[in-house]
Amino acid sequence: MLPKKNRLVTRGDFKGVFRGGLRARSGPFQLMCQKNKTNNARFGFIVPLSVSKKAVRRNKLRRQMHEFIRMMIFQKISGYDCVIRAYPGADELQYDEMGQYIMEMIKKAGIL
RNA sequence: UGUAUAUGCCGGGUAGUUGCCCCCGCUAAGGCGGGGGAGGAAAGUCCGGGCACCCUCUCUGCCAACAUCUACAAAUCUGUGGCAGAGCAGAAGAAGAUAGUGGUUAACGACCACCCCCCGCAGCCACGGGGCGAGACAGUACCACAGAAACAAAACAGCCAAUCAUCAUCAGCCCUGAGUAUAAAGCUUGGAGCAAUGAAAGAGGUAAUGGUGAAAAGAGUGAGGUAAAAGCUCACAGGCGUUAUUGGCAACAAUAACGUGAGGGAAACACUUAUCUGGUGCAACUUCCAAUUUUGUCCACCGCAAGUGAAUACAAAUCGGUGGCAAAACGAGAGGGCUUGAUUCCGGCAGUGAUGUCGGAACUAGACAGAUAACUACCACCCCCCGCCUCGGUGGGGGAUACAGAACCCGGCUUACAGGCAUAUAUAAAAA
RNA sequence: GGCCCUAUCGUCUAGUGGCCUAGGACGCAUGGUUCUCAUCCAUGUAACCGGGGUUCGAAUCCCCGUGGGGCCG
Repeated sequence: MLPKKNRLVTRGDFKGVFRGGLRARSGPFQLMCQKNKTNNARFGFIVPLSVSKKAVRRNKLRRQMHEFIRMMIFQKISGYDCVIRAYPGADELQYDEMGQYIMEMIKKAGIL
């Protein structure tokens, strides 16, 4: 998991990112980004009920996304608020496949 | 030993790397060190309780204003109102719930023990399974189709000639008209009545019989009885009710006596009886407070302007506006509620049991876009394939490891669940 | 977290315990009409969410699940 200061917390934080405009999509994921005024990068993850009806699967997918961001690219990004949303089909992917899709989105968005 | 069912229990382990949440200690801070970190169902939300607030009522205390009475006045008392606290307090209801008995419990529709009924099963032994298991001689409705008829008695078909009414026969009895004959009797013929025989189902009797149907006035068998019949009567067997005795805390069971002849369903009803229930739910409730709104005998500035002044101008009050301050409302966000509790474990005692009680020990998640994880290796267990040998061991490779994630907390119920352990029962094979 | 509602052919729906072997509309299929298509006509197709129970009998009544939908501060 990411430290608490690197997470998006309130409803207002998420609404701000939705209006940010910078978006990219790859496979069953969508990335939305907005610049913030700090040096921190903050991340939020959305796994709607339509991905899986089981709470265990949704929580696991969210944790895996947290883990991938933390391990791979967390140190390289700064000054952005990002939200990653999952769509149906995401719960059937392996950890490596999920990582490839997320990397692709980040390259498309060009925030590295 | 295998398989099946039921019940109870367990629900992978170790190590490494990188991380997350909470608590404690140290530090100026960054951070460092230590400790803890999902379940048997955390799920469904089908029930029950704790706890919190609200409504009503009762009691206690305090408060001030008004009213009334008394009094010179004050105090006190009463009523109304407000605040605080307490309360095994919750009338009523065409509202809701429960329903065999006894017990357990904080409480329950849960649990335990027993009773009764149904099924497995030929069976009121036993065993296993199931049961919303009070009342259908208070009321309102319902019982399709078929059938004579579906619950109230009747109608219909059928049966019956004992009775009444009718018809026929008549060589019996009796009365009588006419004819003939006569002393009378007699003979011939007609009529009414009685009896007998027969016909006929109009009145009447009968409900046992009636291709149906889930169910047919619901008491079976045998005998008597009758015109034909029927619990109409009797014997035996059985049902139901009341009473008594015995056993049991009780439901109830057994026996005896007396009585009795009743269709079904209340998981049909805003039906009855008995008992119980105030409402809402931690998104309860509460504290802080950004922005916003409203208010102000408050402060500052601006506008209008009585007025002042020769004049540029100055200018009180009122009213309007802006800002500040204060108060209230609202509710983005933050804090509390939030984990020591009908708690967990061990042991003793009581009880058939659910459970209770006594003693000792322990502290065991508190998140809030929501921590408890990700990856790797090895081991354990199960399955498959290949190789080796001492034939049940060993080596290698591959696969599988469930259901599922706390959100105020407990007690149940229900549903999901790879694999494993224990016990009981049934069954199959082998051995003795 | 808490509290509610609902489920019938492919779709929208009707359905007082028995006339339900579940009706209607739109679809879909086949045939007819037309030179052809559409329209129209005829015939067919296809459903009571699952499991127990009550009852002689259940889509309907009762219980337990499953799926779908809604509300709150």
